[in-house]
Amino acid sequence: MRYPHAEIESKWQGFWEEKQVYKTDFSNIDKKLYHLNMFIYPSGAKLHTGHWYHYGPSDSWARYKRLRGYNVFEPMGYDAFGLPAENNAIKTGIHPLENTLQNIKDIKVQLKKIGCMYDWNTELMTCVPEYYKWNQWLFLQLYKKGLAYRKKAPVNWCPNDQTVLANEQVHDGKCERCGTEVIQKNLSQWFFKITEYAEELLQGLDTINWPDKTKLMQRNWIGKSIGAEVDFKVYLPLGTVDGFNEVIKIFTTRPDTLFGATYMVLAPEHPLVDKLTTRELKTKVEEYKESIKSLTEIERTSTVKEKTGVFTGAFAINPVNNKKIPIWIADYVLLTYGTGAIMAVPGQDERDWEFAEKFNLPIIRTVQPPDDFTGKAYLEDGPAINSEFLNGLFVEDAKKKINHWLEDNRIGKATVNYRLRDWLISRQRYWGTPIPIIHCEKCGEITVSEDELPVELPYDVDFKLGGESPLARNEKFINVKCPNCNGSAKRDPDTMDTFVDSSWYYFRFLNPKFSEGIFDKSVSDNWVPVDMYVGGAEHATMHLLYARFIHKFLRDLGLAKGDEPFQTLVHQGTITNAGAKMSKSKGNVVNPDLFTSKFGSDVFRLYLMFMGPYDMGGDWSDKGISGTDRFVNRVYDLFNEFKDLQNETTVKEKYDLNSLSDQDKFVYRKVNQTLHKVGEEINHFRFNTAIASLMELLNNFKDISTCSKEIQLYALQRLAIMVSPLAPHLGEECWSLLGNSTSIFEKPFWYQVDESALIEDTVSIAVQVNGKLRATIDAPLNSEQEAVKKLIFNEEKVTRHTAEKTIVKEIYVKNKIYNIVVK
RNA sequence: GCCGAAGUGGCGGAAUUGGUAGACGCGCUGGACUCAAAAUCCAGUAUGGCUCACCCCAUGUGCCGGUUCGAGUCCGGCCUUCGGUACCA
Repeated sequence: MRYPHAEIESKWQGFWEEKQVYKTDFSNIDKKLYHLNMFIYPSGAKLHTGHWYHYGPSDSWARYKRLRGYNVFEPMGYDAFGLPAENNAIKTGIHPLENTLQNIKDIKVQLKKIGCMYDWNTELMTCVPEYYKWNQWLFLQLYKKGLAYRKKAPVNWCPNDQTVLANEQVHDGKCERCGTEVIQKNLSQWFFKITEYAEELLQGLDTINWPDKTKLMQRNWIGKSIGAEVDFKVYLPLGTVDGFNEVIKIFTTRPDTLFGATYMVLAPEHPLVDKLTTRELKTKVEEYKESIKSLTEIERTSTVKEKTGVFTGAFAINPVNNKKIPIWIADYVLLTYGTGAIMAVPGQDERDWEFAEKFNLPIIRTVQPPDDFTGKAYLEDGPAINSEFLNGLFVEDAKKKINHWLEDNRIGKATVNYRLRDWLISRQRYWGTPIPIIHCEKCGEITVSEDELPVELPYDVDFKLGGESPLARNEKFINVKCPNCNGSAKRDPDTMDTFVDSSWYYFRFLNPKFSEGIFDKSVSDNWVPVDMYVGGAEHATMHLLYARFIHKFLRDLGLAKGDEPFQTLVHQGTITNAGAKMSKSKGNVVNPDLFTSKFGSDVFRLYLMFMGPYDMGGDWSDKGISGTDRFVNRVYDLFNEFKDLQNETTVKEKYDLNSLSDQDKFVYRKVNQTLHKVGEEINHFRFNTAIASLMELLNNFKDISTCSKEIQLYALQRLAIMVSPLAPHLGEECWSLLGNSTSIFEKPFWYQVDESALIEDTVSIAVQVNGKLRATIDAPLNSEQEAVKKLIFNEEKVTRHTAEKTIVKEIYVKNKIYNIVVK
């Protein structure tokens, strides 16, 4: 009989919903397990195969944990603000709110079809005032602590989206979302001071169970480097105006090479450049700065590009030897890193060497390279040379000594620098959380008071592109009385990056209707951190870093207990189609409905899991789905064959192997071996091998009709339970076919493995001659070498290769291998 | 360039601490059932050689070399693909 998937799925989904099987009891915290999936962005493209691949297997893991006695909380919600809804509005005229709500409605229907254990009582969306009010509250807390601030900064501007993009959102100089070439623009922007937590964000990585790859990416992103800051005085020729006492501060990781600094380089945008440049070179410098401006960030920072730069005419004094060194500007020095100025030490830096060679600047080695060294700049360790009081010291010691010297002479100090930059949260867009700030000409920046929150996003706006942002153009919204002086003032026209929404949503899930605070601390104290977090690796340096930062901030406010939000992290792999990531714009989205309508949800879920390792993903192909379809049908047929078996016989928890017939023993062993294996595999997200071992077990049930009824029942009960996390509807149906009136997930349990049944009586031992397999023999378990030896030298296959040769050595590994070495 | 991951049959992929390479599935071939087809079931399926009949022999986990009784697994040197990053001083 064909497995009637549509009927069975709606039956069990209806049952789970009606009985509220997946409603979480938050008061039961003994074996609490917060299982979170990155929530979904409700786009018009609806659910595609990639979403299924993320949510289906992840739910199977959670179901397994539930069967093992955990009180699992698995929520789902919508990351509902963001650019695409607004872009869609610009294109179609449909309001982002209407559009988003409709998408959510559609997506929810699709989500339910997967058959996950989502607790729909805690569903949330970020685009409603009840949620985004707390973004604003969070903003105010950050503001109070000086961790939210505004500054003018060159930002990435997408001319198409008319919005600012974070560095992380620019790929290959193009807008991550629409692919338009990004240009630079100077705007007043809001930032969150994530850099304040740089060190802790780095240290905390050692305490969490995340993929090494992801931790490494965060480490690199934070980019800690230890070095020193050194002040270089600007050289004042005779006759220069007195009072010009500028100092150029540089950052270096190699203070030990200070004696080799033969010139300086400032970033072209460095504020001192205009002051320093001599009259004769003004035009040249201006020309250079202009030429840089037209370059995109990518062209400018390309490593293959030849070095460019110009001399400013000014000189600085190297503080260690009072030598006069020229000051240049060059685009390979970035204003945004360190101090925007470097001392150039061509002897020990490849970039400086290249630059020095091109512009004929002097090169002094300050570390002695080995005799056979043939390269240019020498970056390795060695004794210092040409460095007076540092001479002879190796790099580490030289660094220590020069740092002391710098501090003693008040010229500089040891310091630590991070690559991490502050989090730019402003978006000149409509569809997001309004920033709760009022700008008054008299009083300046005024915060909206907490009891005035939320600052509601107005519905009626002109969200057409161009010029000012939609909120800035909305008179009703933007014009407001100053809370301080009651004069006319304006609201901040920006909205927040949606990563703000997702930086704390896991707290909110625990009680999304809570109105007395950002979240219900009485629940979150027991349920945060998230025990298992599953989501895409593309968030490694954005969402996952921001969320850690905000968690630490909330902890400092006394709202969270631990230091980290996500204890264990797993990335599902990416499913590509024809080698490319699935996206609506590429038109290569695979619609799961095609398969679920034909095969059913469980078959599709099984197939996605069976394709390969979960964290690897892979290129989509529907070849092979018939394999899991056959499996499901065979299982279903088997249970129909033994329908109501529970009414015919009773079964024990455990059987003595010696009391069983050969066939019973065989099945009993295979069942227990599989039970052991399947649990282990699911626990480690290895669904493909879990399913393979279930298929193997099913193959071993070929002659199950010759088993005793007891063992038949023993086997089928366990099969139903093992199937249920992976194919939940099928599992429930099989369980009920046996004659059960309860649901597996309503009264979850897992069978104990009979350890004594894991071991076989006989083992097959590989016999090798000189490492080559010549025969395999069966021997009783744990046979001694002498006994095995007798067996193998009776084998013609073996003696053929040992005859007329000298046996040099024999190696026996119990139950595994017998290797004879001959000459 | 740097950092990271991965290269195994026609295909997706298995393989504890080094110990029988190719589990499981797809596909394919042959057979059973059928008037026929689909579905299902049974058997076979790494490559080459021998009379593929049965044994058997040789080769084989990206390439070259090494360690070892024994290497997909460990070591050294490459090649290719995919991710991350882009002069970070």
